[in-house]
Amino acid sequence: MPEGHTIHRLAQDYAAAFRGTRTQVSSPQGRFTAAALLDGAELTRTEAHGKHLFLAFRETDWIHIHLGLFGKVTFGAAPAPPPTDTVRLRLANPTAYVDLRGPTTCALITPAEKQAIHDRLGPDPLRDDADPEAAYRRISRSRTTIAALLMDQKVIAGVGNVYRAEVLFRHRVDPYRAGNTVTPAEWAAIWQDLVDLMREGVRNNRIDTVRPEHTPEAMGRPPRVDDHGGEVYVYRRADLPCHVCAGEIRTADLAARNLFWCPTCQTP
DNA sequence: TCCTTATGTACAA
DNA sequence: TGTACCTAAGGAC
Repeated sequence: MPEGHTIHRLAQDYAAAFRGTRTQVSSPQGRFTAAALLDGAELTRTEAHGKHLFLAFRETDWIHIHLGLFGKVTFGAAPAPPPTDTVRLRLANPTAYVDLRGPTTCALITPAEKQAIHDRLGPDPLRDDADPEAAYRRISRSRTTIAALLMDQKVIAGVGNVYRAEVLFRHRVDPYRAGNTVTPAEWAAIWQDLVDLMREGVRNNRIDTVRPEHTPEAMGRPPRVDDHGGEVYVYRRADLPCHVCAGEIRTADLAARNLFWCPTCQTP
């Protein structure tokens, strides 16, 4: 479930289980060849920026992890079971273990390489150092659709396909509007909403976007949690009735990703 | 058992 | 714009 909230939650969870402890580092699958260099070192810090996760050993040895579409992380209590052959990275100490499978990236990087990653990412609603104006400067000058801009990690870091669809619905913004038609007030509201929604996502480790007045209980419909684990307005609800207007939710391809929106509630 | 699908990104043409 | 890549679950047969 890798959008930004997942990665920030993982940074917290890795730190809670391993920070300050000498940690066994291994790559049962064998593709993270730097594991041997880190084995037995102390995990000192963890950090997230957008969908990128960073784990520090001995202050300056950083593991850079990106889950991509398929990456998954599993935590458990010691003793760790024998790893399966798809485990790219296992950390273990006397009390806990964690397995990483299927990431796009798992590599040992230098502080300079880490800085280069931060430099190419846009502001992250979950980071204290985020500057929403930096995102708006790019959005307000672009003829690209707001739906595509929200997915561009150089513009804003951490928003994925679920938050993209949901935040546009919550602000009644048509996904095909060009970035340069989004007003400063609209952007301020969207940004603040992302901060709130994604913080809640970190807390609960899932995405919920439905306002209290539109919950199943409030609307007299049966409670239902969508496949991805949260209650949402439009994501993966194609052809189902809109929670607000009862019209059909639509879906389309946009830049090779599935877009979902309500054509009635989200007006051009 | 095979096929499809997925909350992502990078690179080639 | 298309394609490659990493994994696992669910559904069709």
